[in-house]
Amino acid sequence: MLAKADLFPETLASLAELAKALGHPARLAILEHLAARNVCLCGDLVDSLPLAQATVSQHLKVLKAAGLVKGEVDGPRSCYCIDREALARLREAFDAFFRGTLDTVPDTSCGPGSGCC
Amino acid sequence: MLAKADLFPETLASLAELAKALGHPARLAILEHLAARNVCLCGDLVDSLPLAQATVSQHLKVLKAAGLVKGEVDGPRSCYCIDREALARLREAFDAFFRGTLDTVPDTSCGPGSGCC
DNA sequence: GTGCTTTATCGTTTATATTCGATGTACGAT
DNA sequence: ATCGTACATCGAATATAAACGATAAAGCAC
Repeated sequence: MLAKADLFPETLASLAELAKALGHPARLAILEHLAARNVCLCGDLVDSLPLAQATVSQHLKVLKAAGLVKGEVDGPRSCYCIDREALARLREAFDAFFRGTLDTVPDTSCGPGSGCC
Repeated sequence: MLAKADLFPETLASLAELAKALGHPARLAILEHLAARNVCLCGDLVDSLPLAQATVSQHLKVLKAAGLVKGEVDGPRSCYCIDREALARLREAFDAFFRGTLDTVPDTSCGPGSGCC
C-alpha cells in the first residue's frame, strides 16, 4: 500500500499488528481451542470450525506470523500450540496501553458541563 | 462477503470486532491522544498524525462505530473524546480472554519431551 | 512401489480496508 | 449574504484480507 502505517511509533505499530491478528473470530476460536486442549491440535480445528481446511490453515499461518502460535509440521500430522509466553507479553502490552489511556487524569475540561460529549 | 464470520459465538465475534478497531497504529495513536489531552480534541489530531484530514476522519468513524470514542459534531468544531467506560469494558473483555487461554492447565501432553513444539 | 491421510500452498474470487482529493455541510464572523 | 474554518462524506484507486477448490508435499500402511 502507500505504507502510511510505517510512519508511526514502533510500539503502536507492533501492538496494532497483534491486535489485527486477534481481529477475526476464527483466530480467537483457534487460540481458545489450542489453549483448551493442551494437546497440540492438528486438523481437529477444521472439524470444530465452520471453515474449510485451507481457510483454517491460512488463519494458523497468520497466528504463526504474529508469533502467537508455535507450529511444527511433521509430515502428515502437523502440530500447533499456543506460545504462552508470547500471549503473556501481548497481555502485558495491551495492559500497558490501557494503563496509558484509562489511568490518566480525569476529565477536567471535557465534562458533562463543558457542552461537549 | 460470504459472511462466515457470523458463524462464531457472539463473544468471540464482538471481541474480534473490537480488536480489529485497535488493529491500526493510527487508531491507537488517536486513542492515546484523546486520552492524553482530556480536552476533547478536534482537528489537532490531523496535525499530530501523518495522515490527511479525510483519513483521520475515517479512522475516527471506525473508532466511533466500535463504540470506543464518543463524538459530537457541532458545526465547525466537532468534539471527540474517549469513552472510558467502553475502553474499560474492552480491557476486561481482553483480560477475560487471556484468562481463558493463559490461565489454563499447564501443558501435559505437549511438552518439550512429547516431540512436538 | 501404490495408495491413504493430513496439511500447506497456489490461484482465483470476492469483500474490506486504507488512503486521499474533491466536494458538501454547518456554523461563526464579518 | 458572503467568506472562511473545520469537519464529514463521496468517489475512486489501490492494498489486504478472507474464503475455498484444487493441487502438491510428506509421511504412514501395506
